[in-house]
Amino acid sequence: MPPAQHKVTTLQQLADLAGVSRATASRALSDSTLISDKTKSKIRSLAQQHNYRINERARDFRLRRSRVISVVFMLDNQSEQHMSDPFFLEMLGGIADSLAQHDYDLLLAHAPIDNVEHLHDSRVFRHADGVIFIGQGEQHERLNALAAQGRPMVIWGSKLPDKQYCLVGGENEHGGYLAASHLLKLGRRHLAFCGRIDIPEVAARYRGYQRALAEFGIAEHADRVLDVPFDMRRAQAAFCGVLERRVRFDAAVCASDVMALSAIATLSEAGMRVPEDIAVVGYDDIGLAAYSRPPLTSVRQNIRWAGRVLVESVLGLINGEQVGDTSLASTLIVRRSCGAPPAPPRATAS
Amino acid sequence: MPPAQHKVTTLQQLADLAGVSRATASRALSDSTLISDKTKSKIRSLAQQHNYRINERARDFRLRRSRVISVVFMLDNQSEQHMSDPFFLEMLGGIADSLAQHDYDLLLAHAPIDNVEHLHDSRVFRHADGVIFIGQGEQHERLNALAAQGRPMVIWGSKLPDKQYCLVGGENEHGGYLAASHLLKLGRRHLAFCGRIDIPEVAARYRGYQRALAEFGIAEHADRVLDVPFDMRRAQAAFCGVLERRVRFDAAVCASDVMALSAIATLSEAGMRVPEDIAVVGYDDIGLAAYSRPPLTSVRQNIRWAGRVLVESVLGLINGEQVGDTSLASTLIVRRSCGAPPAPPRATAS
DNA sequence: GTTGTCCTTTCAATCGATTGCAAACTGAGC
DNA sequence: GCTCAGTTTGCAATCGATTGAAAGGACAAC
Repeated sequence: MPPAQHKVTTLQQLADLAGVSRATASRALSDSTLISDKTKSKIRSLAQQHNYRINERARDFRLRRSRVISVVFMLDNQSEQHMSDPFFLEMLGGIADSLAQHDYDLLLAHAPIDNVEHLHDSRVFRHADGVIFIGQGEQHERLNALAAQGRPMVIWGSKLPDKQYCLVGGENEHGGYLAASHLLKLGRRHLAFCGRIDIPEVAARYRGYQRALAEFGIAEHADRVLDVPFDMRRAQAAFCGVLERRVRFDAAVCASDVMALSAIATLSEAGMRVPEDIAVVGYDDIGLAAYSRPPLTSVRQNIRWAGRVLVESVLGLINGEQVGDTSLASTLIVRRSCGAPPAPPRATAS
Repeated sequence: MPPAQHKVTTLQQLADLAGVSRATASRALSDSTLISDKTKSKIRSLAQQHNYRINERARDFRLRRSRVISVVFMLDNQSEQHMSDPFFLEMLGGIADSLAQHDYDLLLAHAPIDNVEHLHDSRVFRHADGVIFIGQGEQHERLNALAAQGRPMVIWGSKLPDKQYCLVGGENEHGGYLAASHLLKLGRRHLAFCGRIDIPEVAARYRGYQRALAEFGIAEHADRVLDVPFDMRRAQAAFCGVLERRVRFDAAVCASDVMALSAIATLSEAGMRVPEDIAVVGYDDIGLAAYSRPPLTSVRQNIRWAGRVLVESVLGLINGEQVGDTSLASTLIVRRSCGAPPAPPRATAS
């Protein structure tokens, strides 16, 4: 029966209870070799009995660390509602899980950021041991400058020349290629691309798209490149514009599923049939993609794994390790929105 | 020209620079009345010049607080991918914004939680000054027990008898009523309800649904109540089952948009026309609702405002204030999925 | 010159841990 | 009994701030 004394909350109290000094108690709990097994087990069991838990904040303070990683979503400062993309939530979930496994906390920053260098002495950096950026936005140089200051940071994005920071990213070029060549193989010849090419990841997808076109000997049309940020309304507006201008196209590669779903809605609203008249391919394979009408063909990236890699990379940097870049595979998930044959009914939960 | 000495990082260094004691510097920066204006401004400008920033972790440690709020998503431990619902991201965004405004950090916990009482001495509570729970799950009693321990905590959910905790929630009963009565007004007579009634929020929506049916003098069919968690696949399976069993219905009220979108997909896959044969209403009005085919009618709650209220409530509790419950309005957004007349084209960004 | 008052400033303890170094203990060997 | 080496343990400084109590300084009145 544990004595029901006043609650043991500090190391000093535990030490007093064991009749040793604070130093000994500290060492016993951290399994130092300096402490004899007898003392160690005595202190350990006492700690257990009294349900003592170390004050991690105090320890972190002493050790001059925070065990917090900031996650910054590089939102476009033009499109506000960007953050509602399920892709982000999936990514955040993966990161949060991994961090929890390593006993780290997560600090979320998602306000639009016009200049990442300003983050340098903001809470994002001050309160965290490291930072994960989701997306490069259009701030490649500034990210370089930040990284040059030696802060542990990892970026989810696409490889750029002169990159100084640690990068984790999908095979965007390959993904774009997969999407376009799939449409081309199905016989489509007038492809459109929808996405903001200023964003490095999108640019890479676009390069893959171009490569596929070239392989099929098809010339590009500037008309058919829609400069649209990750935003449903903008995508809608862009497709409305294209239709109004009577640009001819029979397929579209979109830089995200949310964009693609918006496109499908807009096109069918305008009387086009998807995929018969216009086939659409998205990117990310969000959960809803399978449940759209028609179900959306999409390029899948393993986002949860991406989250894990991001976390492990930034923790590696914190520990002073040399951390290289990582590239994650992209695969095409074929569904009907691109004119593929209907899939068999999905297995349902038993 | 500021002297480019070694960087000023501690209060002691700043104090030395100003030729005063650490105590004076501390008081000057926190605008204590004990300090003369002359000294105050001297120290202030020196701090500015040398770009001194207080170590907030140290201060928080001294003041025995963390300036962190935990956000716990009460995921169903049965359905795993629950977290991908855009509703959560919207909520999280609102909370994160509000917390940032108050200079608080956010700690995210989203692993499925089988027993919230176990959180009591987990990092969720130990590392945070307060906790926000999103949803009650089926753990009303345990939440009561936790709240009884005096931890500052606020729950997003629905009012239950014997509730001991501080609650913020939508008008779920009213929302359910709005959804059902709208369908009834459009002439539908065979309504179905889709959602897990064990979840308090869903139960309230169901009560509103029942009230609407009663007002129209329509009897309920147990057949037409689908017990489905917030999960796309389960929703699909449930609707498949209903169709197989040839249950007759011409409209469905779903407990979330994600569920509704899954339902629409499943129904049209099975050859039903939406909304002609079966009208569907969702809940939450997520961004994609407007871009589904047909666009989804839904009950909207102001999630971002909800986030703000949650934050302000929990901060109030932390400050020892008496904080009451809050109820947020629900409004029906009518789109074509329920058989309403087609909406005029949405305004597009200029 | 002394005293008293009021306004400033400093002293030093404190929050709860970690850790280098010194001190104490243990036991073997002589 | 003494020395010495090898283990264990304790002392005290430290991380970077806040704050109650005490000290210091300026000035007026006697």
